[in-house]
Amino acid sequence: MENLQIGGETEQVLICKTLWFKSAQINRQLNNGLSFIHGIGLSEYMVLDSLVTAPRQTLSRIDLANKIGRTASAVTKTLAPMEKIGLVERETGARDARVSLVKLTAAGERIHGEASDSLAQNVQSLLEAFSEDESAMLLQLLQKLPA
Amino acid sequence: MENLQIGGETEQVLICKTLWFKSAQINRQLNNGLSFIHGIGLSEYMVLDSLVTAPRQTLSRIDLANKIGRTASAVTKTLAPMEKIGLVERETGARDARVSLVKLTAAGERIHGEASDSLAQNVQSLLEAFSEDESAMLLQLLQKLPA
DNA sequence: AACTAATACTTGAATGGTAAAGTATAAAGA
DNA sequence: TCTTTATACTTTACCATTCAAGTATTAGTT
Repeated sequence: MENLQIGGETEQVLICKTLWFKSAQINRQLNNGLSFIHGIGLSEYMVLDSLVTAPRQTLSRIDLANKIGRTASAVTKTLAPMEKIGLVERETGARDARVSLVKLTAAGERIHGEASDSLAQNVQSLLEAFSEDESAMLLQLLQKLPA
Repeated sequence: MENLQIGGETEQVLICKTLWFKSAQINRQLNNGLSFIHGIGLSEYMVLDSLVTAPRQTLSRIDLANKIGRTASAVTKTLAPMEKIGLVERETGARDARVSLVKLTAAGERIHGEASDSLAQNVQSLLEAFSEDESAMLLQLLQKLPA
């Protein structure tokens, strides 16, 4: 009983340690793959990815921050070089002068498409040891983690 | 069939996106918990944690890097302030003049003990939605991820 | 013994993230 | 209407990490 709880605790701590370890490895690998070929990192990809499916391919910076799970500050800094190279453009919000909207450009959409392909390839080779069932289970469990 | 493969790919990509999203949240939360109370971050904790269980509580920097899944460069930089505040100490390797060993100090061991307690607590509240079975399954799947 | 190659770091420049404080605008309550 | 409070950013200073290049030392080959 005591054993169970202690076992449970340490197992949960182990989950976090493993998460910390593995996510860094995987991020690094995917990042390298993306930046080498397409000149964007994972976070820039995630920004594009959020915009593609957004209505009018436009989001406020706050919405974007929530979508990618980073702070508004991070969004500001990630977006700056992306504007400069024309992957997204700024569009001031009509109704609310506080919000500045981020809109996907044609160039951004193209890069997103290309990057998606090579990302899918990299991911597939990364996760080739996983069966369909395991993938499904892992995804489900990851999604259950607290935001 | 085609559907299966495409479904598989996008599911795997979704795994990576979710991993990217959630691991950042969890890292941030655990980091805040640790640094607020104990003045160390997750990576410093992981260094201490690797040393506690090491023979003679001593490791080379390369071994340490492998244990925590970071580059040698990261280890060098993480260790510098830890030496300064006396959590670890440097010990030049006898047989091989290239290696510089890292040894846990008494202070380091104490901090590790205290930090382990509050970490366990934070982790538990973070993962309270997970059953024993789910935790076990998640851990197993995470460990299967490529290093 | 002398090269060559590999290993164990360290350093420097850059990236990507945070938290905290600041600014401007909007919304809500007296 | 005025004041307060909340929201949407931006900026600053910092931390964690990477890659690439540099140094020192050891191991392997001729």
